[in-house]
Amino acid sequence: MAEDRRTRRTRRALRDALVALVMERGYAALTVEDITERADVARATFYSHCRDKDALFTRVTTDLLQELGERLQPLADKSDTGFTGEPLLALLHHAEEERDLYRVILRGEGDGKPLRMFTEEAVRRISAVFRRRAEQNHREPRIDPEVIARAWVGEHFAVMQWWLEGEEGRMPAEGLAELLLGLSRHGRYWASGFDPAD
Amino acid sequence: MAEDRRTRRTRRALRDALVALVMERGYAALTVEDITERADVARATFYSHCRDKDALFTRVTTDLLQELGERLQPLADKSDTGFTGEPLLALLHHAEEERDLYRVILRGEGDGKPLRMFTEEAVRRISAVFRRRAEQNHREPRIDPEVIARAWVGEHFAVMQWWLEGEEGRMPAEGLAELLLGLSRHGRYWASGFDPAD
DNA sequence: ACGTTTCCGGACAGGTTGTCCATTAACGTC
DNA sequence: GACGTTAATGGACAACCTGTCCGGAAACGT
Repeated sequence: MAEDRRTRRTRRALRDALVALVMERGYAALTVEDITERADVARATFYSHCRDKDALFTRVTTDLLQELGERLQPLADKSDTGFTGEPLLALLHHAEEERDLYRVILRGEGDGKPLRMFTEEAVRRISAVFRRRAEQNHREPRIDPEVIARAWVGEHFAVMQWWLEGEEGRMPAEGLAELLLGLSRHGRYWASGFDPAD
Repeated sequence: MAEDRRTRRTRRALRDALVALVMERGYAALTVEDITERADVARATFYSHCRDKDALFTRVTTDLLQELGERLQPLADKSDTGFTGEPLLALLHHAEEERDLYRVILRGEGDGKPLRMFTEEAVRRISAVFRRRAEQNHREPRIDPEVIARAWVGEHFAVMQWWLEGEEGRMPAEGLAELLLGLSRHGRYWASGFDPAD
């Protein structure tokens, strides 16, 4: 009684149509009719599923975020490394699988809410990691963990976006993970190959 | 003959109205009439200045970007530090003065184009710095300068956004510049106060 | 004071939104 | 396999927003 096959089908179709069309024409240019047409669904049906375009995008994003969360859960449980190493790799693999959707979100399409949802969730997780670690080591953070987390997320999302917008398969997820880890650990002067002195 | 006072006045009014209204209700919710009403301008007048809402926002952003460029120019000429130190501080001060507009842009409001314009311009400047420095030092960058630049911009914009969204005057621009410099130079493990070992 | 440019306000067609409803088709269940 | 329930359909609706046009009024620079 909870899951009607028809419901799943149209939800799926709407999701796919949305992603495909945003990739083609950009979110702002889309009409509800464009979406329903591509999805082969009546316009009235759309409104029985979502209040509007934004609501659809939000729902799609929520689903994606939850799926990601389910993958991260077991990793977070068994390790204390937070978001480096395995969890980071899991994120990158997920992004690889849902490439277009991640692209669309990272571009800030929609009213920006999808990206904000992703960002806030990431900041929550990452700042928790930095906080927990500081406690374990009994050291005072030089900088507020939330700020560090926002820096982390900003940097990682920017690089991920560059990665996803580039040629597919140009760089394996493992390579990118290493790159990001190096950046995080040693800073950007290290990355560029010259001295922190100046 | 190039500058009619009326033109300047309405352009200004439209700009202010746009920024104020986006802060209040968000870009997507705005009508052209909302803007003209707030600006005390006839709707027809709006269209004699801009094609549409997006065009107005784009123009406002372009102006801001140019103003910033003019401030950065003399600094870039006299120093070789690229975007750290004085230029970074100039950016932060500019953001402080045009606080709401920067906020609106960094949030990714509009169709995301304003933020993209800002980002791309920043990436151009920063990657040039990293490239130039690598040449001077005759060292091979460990990571592609463009990627480093994107990381730089992602991190800095994220932290700037946090800064601008927070209580005004909570942290002086100088303090933020130091924070960002530390993050750039030493990485985030340094910032959080524990060992790069893991 | 004069010719020019901008602003005004009102009107226009065209497109989009969100809602409604009666009808048809697909579904899960027994 | 038949039955009651639930979802999808197509069409119609008012409300709104968009972008464009115009003649007349007002402000501008010289």
